[in-house]
Amino acid sequence: MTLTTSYLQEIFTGLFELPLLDEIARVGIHKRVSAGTYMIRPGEFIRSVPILVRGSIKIMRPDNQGREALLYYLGGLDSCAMSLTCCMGGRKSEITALVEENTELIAIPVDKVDEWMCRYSSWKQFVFLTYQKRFNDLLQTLDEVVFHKLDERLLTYLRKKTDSCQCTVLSITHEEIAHELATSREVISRLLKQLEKAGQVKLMRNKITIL
Amino acid sequence: MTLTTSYLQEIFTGLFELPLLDEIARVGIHKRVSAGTYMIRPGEFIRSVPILVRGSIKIMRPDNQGREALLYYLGGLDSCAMSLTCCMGGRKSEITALVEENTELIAIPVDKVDEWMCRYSSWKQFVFLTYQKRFNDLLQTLDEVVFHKLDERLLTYLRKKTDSCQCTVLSITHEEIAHELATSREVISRLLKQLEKAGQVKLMRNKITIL
DNA sequence: GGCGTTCCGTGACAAAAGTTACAGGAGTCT
DNA sequence: AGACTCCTGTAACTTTTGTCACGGAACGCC
Repeated sequence: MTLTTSYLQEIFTGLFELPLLDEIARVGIHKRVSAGTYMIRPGEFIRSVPILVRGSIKIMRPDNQGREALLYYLGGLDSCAMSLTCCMGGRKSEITALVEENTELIAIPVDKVDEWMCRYSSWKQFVFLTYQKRFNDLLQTLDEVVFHKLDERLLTYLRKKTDSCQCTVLSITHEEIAHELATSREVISRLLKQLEKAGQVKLMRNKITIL
Repeated sequence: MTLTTSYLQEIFTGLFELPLLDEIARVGIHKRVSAGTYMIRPGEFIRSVPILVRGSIKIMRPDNQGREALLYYLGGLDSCAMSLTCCMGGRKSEITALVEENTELIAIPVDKVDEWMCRYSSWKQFVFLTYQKRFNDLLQTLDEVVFHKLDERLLTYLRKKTDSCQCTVLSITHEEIAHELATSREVISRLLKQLEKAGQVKLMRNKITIL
C-alpha cells in the first residue's frame, strides 16, 4: 500500500514535522500483519524498525527449554526498542515478537532510522522515547516477577490484557496464561478458581470475564 | 581534577575521535566517588551522564516496601542507560545507584550528551551501545528471576560478583545477599549451607570463598 | 448420535520458599 | 572479664508453587 503525507499527518498529528512525514511517505512501507504472525524470532536479523499504527504485538523472552515469558506489549504508535538496538548494532534478536491483534504498521528501513536521528529532532526524540518506554516496561515486568506472588501477577496480567484490548471479556485459555507467566496450567486454573470464588472474575470455556 | 586530552586518549583508546576527546576534556568533570556513596536515588533528577573509568556501581530497583532488587552492575567504560533516558527525557530516576567499589568517572553535562549525538558518530555509537548493553543486562536478570530457582540464582549471583571484583573471596554477609535477591536471610543461609555441603563454596564470617 | 480433541477442575502429594523462634559464636568496646 | 552488637546455624512450621493422575465437560466433525 502506498503512503501519503496526508494520511501520515492524520496518524502522527503533532508528533513529526512535515518534511519528515514526506520522507516517511517515500521510504516507509505500509504493512498489514494478521494475528498469529511471528514478526521476529530469536537469532534472526531485523532489517527495518516498525512503527505500529493499529493493533498490538506481544514481545516474549524464551529460555532454552521451550518456555517463553511475556515481556510486554507494543500498542498504538509504539515502536520497538529491541529492533532499534538490533538495527543500530547489527545484532541478532534475543526475543520473539508475535502479532496479537491484526496490526497495521509502517516499516522504516535501517539506514533511514540512523540518518534521520540527526536531521529531524522529532525523530531523535521519538527514538529516545521508545527506549524510555521499553525500559520502563521491562522494569515493571521485573517488579512483578521479583516482588509479587503468582496470584497478584495473574491479576495484573489480566488487567493489562483488558486494558490493551479495551474489553472485559478475554478470549484465552488457562494454558496460554500459564505459558506467558512461565508456570503450569494447573497452577493457573487453581488461582483463577480462587479469584472466581473471591468474585474477581468469571470463568467460562476459553473466556474470562474480569469484574 | 582537570582532564587532559592525553589522559583521555589513554583511557578511550580507539573509542572516541580526537576532537571529541578535546571536548570531553573541556566540559567533562573528573570525579572520584568512594564506595558506599549513593549516586542517585528514585525520584531524583540527573544532571549529567557518567562514564566509568574505574570501579563499579550497583544498580538496584526498589519496591514500595523497603525491598530492593539488584538489576546489574556498571563497570569499566560503561555508562548508564537510565541516566541517558532521564537526561534526554527530563524524567526522574526510577532506580538506585550505589557505588560498590571506589569509582573514578567522567561526568558529561546533559546538553553535551545531546549535542554530540549528531556531531560525533563515535558518540552516537557509544550511546546506542550503552542502551544495548543495559537492555541485555536487564533481560538476563529477568531470565534468572523468571526461569531459575533460588539456588541457581544464588550461584550466578556469586559468580557475577567474583567476576566483577576479580577475586574468589567475597566480603559480604548473608543478609546483604538476601536483600539483593529480594528474599530473607534464613533462606540464603540455608542455600549457602547446601552449596557448602556440595563443595561449591566455603563459608566464613563476613566472607564467602567460591571454589 | 458416537468419536476424538481440547479445555478445565481437582485431589493428593512433593518441592521450594517464607516465617518464627531461638541459640551460640565472633568481634568490639570498656 | 563482661556487656554488647552483629552474624550465622538450624529446627519447626506455614505458605506457595510445581507435578502427577485422572475424570469429566464442551466442542467440532463425521
